Amino acid sequence: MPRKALYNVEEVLEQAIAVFLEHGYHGAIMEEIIARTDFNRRGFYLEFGSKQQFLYIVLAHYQEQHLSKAFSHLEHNIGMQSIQGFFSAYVELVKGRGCLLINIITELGFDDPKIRDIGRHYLDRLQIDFIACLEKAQQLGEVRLDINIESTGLQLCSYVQGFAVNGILAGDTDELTLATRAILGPLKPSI
Amino acid sequence: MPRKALYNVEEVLEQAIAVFLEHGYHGAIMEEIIARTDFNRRGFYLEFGSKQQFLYIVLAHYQEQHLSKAFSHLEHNIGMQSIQGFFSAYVELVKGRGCLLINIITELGFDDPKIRDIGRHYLDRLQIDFIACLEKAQQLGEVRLDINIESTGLQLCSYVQGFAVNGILAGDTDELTLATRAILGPLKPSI
DNA sequence: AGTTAAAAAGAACAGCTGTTCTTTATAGGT
DNA sequence: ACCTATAAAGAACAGCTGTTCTTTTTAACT
Repeated sequence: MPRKALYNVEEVLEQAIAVFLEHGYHGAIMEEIIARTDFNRRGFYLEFGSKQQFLYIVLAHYQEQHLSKAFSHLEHNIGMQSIQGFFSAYVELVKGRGCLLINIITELGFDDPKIRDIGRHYLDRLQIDFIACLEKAQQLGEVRLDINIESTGLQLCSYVQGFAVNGILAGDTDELTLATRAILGPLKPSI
Repeated sequence: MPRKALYNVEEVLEQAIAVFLEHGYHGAIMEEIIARTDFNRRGFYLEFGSKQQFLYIVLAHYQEQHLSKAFSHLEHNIGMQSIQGFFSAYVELVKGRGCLLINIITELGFDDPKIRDIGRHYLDRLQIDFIACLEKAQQLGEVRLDINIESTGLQLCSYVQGFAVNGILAGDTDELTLATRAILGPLKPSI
């Protein structure tokens, strides 16, 4: 009996990521979101409830579909190669765009405790994963023995944030790729 | 003849920094800005023109009055101590608040070329200053000779961005201070 | 003390934003 | 072929936001 929906939730969420990346949360207006997602207004509110709830769903989708592709390198831990894989995937993700999660944290983190929680979990996971990879890499002799694993994990974590900001400023040059080499190079053993 | 103004532009700008830090640019509404700055509406628009122009002025003030206090450590270059001075000043600035400049870049960087320019200049300056301090520190024997100055400068630059994000998430714990030690420690010579 | 130019207070306004409601079209079951 | 339940399209709306206008107050000069 019912008519079949024409919209595809996956595609809607993908488009929404682009809109929120360009204008932020408050800067993105429903008019543009609805137009660019090829959705219709009523369907939108039946499906998602409100702009704020929609943001949470888009953010979850961004973590599952985009960030997790970078994370999977780390979590499928084979040492230094995993860290390199993470950075090249992350650079590809944020190049000329920035990171949606970081942008939303800096815009709404103060006001929205839920966003703050998401941010904290994200950073914790990142640091834990880096540490595991560094331990493995050290066992494999891919990393100097005299570095402190915990400190280095924290450092790598900071780089990720630096890249998220630089992704917006740098356009799509190779700056970030060069920076990755500058960062990971010094970890290697002397010879 | 004229009545003397009661408001103090300095104080207005200070309060505005707080409001923009809490809610971002689009999230901050004129109603709250005017109420919390003890300003009056008409005076506000005569003095600043519009919300957007006001943002630029607040941002300039933030750079001159707050960020530059941290930068002055670097630019009054006496080696490693300057870098440490910078980080402790910066941590104090962003602890529990984040960095206004970084927040505005992530919120508006894509849409507003002027903000993007300000961001690029800021990062360039930061990197150049770090490099100068590292060179000096190396001359003074405060830093290992086998580190690459340019890479390390870039790394320190990334930490700063990491701190800006963490400042929002970490509340006002000592996390950032501990992280600074973890980062600067490994630069020291072995003995 | 009177005058006056500018400041303070806040009412008013136009346009925008998130949300809801109404109407029209259409795919699927009978 | 005819219902019918739901999707699509977009008009409508209430409340908010940035900005301007009007009125009232007040400090300084004559």
